[in-house]
Amino acid sequence: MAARLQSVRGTHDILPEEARKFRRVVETFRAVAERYAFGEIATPIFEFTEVFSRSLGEATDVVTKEMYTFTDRSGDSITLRPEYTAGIARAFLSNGLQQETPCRFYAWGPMFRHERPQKGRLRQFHQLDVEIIGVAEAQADVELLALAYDLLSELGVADKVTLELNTLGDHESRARYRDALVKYFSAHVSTLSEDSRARLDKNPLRILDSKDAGDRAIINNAPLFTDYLNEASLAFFADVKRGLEALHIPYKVNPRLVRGLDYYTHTAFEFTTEALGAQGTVLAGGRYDGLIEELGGPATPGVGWASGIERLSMLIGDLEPGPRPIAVIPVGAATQEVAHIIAHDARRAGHIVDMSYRGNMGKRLTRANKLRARAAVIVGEDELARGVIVIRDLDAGTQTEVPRDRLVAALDAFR
RNA sequence: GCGGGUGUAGCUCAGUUGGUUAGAGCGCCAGAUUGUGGCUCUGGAGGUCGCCGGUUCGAUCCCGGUCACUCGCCCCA
Repeated sequence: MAARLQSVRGTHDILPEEARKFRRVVETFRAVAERYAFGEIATPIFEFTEVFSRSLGEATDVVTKEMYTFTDRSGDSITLRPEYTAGIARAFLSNGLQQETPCRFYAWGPMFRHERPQKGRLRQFHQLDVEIIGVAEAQADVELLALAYDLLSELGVADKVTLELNTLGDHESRARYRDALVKYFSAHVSTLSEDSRARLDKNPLRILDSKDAGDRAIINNAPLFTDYLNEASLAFFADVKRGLEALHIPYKVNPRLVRGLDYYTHTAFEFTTEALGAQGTVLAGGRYDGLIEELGGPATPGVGWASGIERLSMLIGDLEPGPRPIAVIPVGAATQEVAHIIAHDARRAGHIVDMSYRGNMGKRLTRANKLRARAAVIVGEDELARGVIVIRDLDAGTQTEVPRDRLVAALDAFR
């Protein structure tokens, strides 16, 4: 039976050129996170299904229609992780890290959501993630935002994104506001759009962000969140804003910015861009003070964000070309072994060396050219008999002979 | 999950108002130049016209379904 020779919908292969951009994103992230004294954590790409369904909220889209869930051979329900935070919170509890708070983690890896693919939206995609667990103070939110801003700056995309900021208040404020919204929108239910009517049950805050023109008119007169925030919530939000201003991190308060996942409280933020079509969010996160308790642990505050590596890669544009190799070209069967030794020595000396496997010199030079080789080391029988090797400068088109024992040193000129 | 668009060579795309041998550029291979690349010239290979079915004497073209990509919605990184 012939296999279907295509990758599964919404998945794709990362070829070397794309992989360089991917790696640039991850390496920059790593460097910045380490500078903020975060430690790397790697959690499994699958968890027991309850880890996600319990923490994300049973009614959320992610849980109800987007998870890759299967029963394994032991009969357990397993889910490929659709996001990072739940798994990291679980790891925090599993490993007894309550003793060691605050914990500052960074991580990156694949995520899985069964959604309809679009540009910047895949079924297997990759995220960067940072979390601070065990800090209730707003400084943690500010530090995380600063980390994000540094990352985006170092990737050269800070000028393409806007930090949108909002607060969802603490549980009490949010619950009161939610009730007020439900009451208000229920009075207008007949004129609400179909989508928003569904949101009234599932996530009434979402209605505020509706794109429907009819909804907009109703929303304009809806109760304001600021009127329902208690003093503690207002103070917390003020601290976050003041902290950002002290660090000169530009932001825009967006009162319509809300969250689909249940566990968020207080700070919610997104770095958005116009450059990616409908998938404008490049990095997003917030505070989740209720999550760990929801999972069955002690009440523990947390903040974090995640960022889509593929989306960042699309934003950073083309990379400058990488380092250029040196091509080692044996001429004649008798020179094969010497050529291999030369390549080996040059590599051990830190040179990037390509050796093709077949073809005459013309073919091998053509290949060297395609690889953007800086120089070719041509190992010929005649020269070998005289104890010399030819180095050809592929940019200048000139070549010189150097004694065999000084070859590797001579290559330093072509680094 | 819902709605629109697209699918022809490795890549980017022409084309056929249904007719017998489907084209270009780039790329690839070979030769001019058998121990010297890039440039040039000459030649060549490469296609189930996404897949399955229907209509038709005949379908790459029309119709239906399906798969994939893409744009928007929902939601989200």
